[in-house]
Amino acid sequence: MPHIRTRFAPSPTGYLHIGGARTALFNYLYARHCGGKFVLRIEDTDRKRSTPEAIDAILWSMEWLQLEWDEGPFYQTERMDLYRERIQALLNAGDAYPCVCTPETLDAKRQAALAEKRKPMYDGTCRPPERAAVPLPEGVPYTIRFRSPESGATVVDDKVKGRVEFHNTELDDLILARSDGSPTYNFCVVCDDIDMGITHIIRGDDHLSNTPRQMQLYRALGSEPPVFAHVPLILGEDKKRLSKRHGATSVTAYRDMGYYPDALNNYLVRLGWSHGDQEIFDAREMVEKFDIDAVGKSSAVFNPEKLLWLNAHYLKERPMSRLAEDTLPYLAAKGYPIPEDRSWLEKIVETLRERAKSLVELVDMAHYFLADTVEIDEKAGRKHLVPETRNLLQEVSVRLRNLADFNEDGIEQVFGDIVAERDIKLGKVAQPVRVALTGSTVSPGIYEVIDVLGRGATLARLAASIRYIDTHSSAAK
RNA sequence: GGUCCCAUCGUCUAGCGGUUAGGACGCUGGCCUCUCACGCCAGAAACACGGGUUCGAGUCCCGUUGGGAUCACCA
Repeated sequence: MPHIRTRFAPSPTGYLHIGGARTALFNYLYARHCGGKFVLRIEDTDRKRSTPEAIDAILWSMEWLQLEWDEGPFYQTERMDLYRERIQALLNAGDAYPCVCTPETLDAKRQAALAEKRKPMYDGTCRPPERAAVPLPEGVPYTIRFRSPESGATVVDDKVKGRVEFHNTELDDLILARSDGSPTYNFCVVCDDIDMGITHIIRGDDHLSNTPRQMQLYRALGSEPPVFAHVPLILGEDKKRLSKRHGATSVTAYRDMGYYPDALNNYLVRLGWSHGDQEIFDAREMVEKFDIDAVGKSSAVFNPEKLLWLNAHYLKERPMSRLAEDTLPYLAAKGYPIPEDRSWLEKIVETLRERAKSLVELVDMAHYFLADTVEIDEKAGRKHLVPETRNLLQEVSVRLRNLADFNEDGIEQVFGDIVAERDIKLGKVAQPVRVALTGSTVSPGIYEVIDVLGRGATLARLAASIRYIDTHSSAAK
């Protein structure tokens, strides 16, 4: 295949959302898979809605997802000369003409059509009878319209949808340039895609209906249309197009919630695309195996739970030292001091990684390691920190104080001895200790917890739990 | 409403005329076990409906129904 070129062309009117990210991913993967180029273009012709913040967010998100572009970012606002030149060419050839209809009359006609249940279309008031250049009006505002074929059909040979035929009578003369002279989206895209040599356009299928017009534009501009691949949209749980009201949809939100870019990419690539029964794809495998042929035709519902599962998977796969480092920003976000002893952090993280599905969850679970004191969960305290366990906690405390080798093996020995001597189940002693040390009935293995906490903190908390028993039992009387 | 697209477990999907319709998430049960989680094992769960074509349709065709997209001087 000769020099494949794909592109991602977001409009910076908001953050990069899940759907956009998948489109970008598909374009990126396809380019890489084919050994082609991936270009990034910012479609900012709508100056009113485009913001620098949105541009930053999009670029940041692309980088975070490691969707490296080879060329760009190009900005349409910097390419006005190109559009002007092309419009002039179309005007000269008679493929475009000025239209002096006002927005008001157009709107009135549209309303009337809708009221009569007719399809609202431009009625061709200003369209010249012949395909020939006409003089531009003076003294009145005008738009430039494309003179589209009035008969026949335009067929899109789509790589995912197959052959889709549109009757040209369904297509009216679209506006190429607004009355202020600025070019419109459908026109800019085509100019840019021609100019940038884009060979494959992979985008959401909400653009499918734009495609025949764009193809006509290609031809009027003297170019052959590229290959189109319209991928189905991602839907929310209510089967409606995914949007903000479905909850977290921006890439940055997932970063904030402690997700890995690998997990998000993996989830997204499997939405609408598959490779047999395979679920897990690392970055290299995605590039190797991705192909448009295997992209499905039907839309997919976004399922946060599967994404979470995938994230847990990547969390577990992560090398320990990297994982510990990954938690740093989340620790900071929660206001925890960054532990100076990195190996201690690693020990904490190691006990929690199997239990957490996201970095945020992991950091939350680490609270009893990171805070100076624990808060005893009321229900847990009532059940396990009672006079009957006071003696047991005391015993554990004494033995841990005297333990020569304070490590997991030694700690296990202590518990083993107590259990054997008293002939009780391990749970009888482990649970009260767990509540004393973590404030909760749920935690990693008790030996690990003690080991990570260290002798000092363990003894302090055990002592505190005994005071807790004393105050609570006397208060109960 | 017009045009276009789509249709396998709740969800993501495999299937490309002959399968006990497979996998994954989630769910349920069990095992493991100091709690939780991980892990392991097991289970419930789908071809939207109706016509054709064919010896034989989840697979091909048509219709119905349902869902979605789109109809701007937005992108």
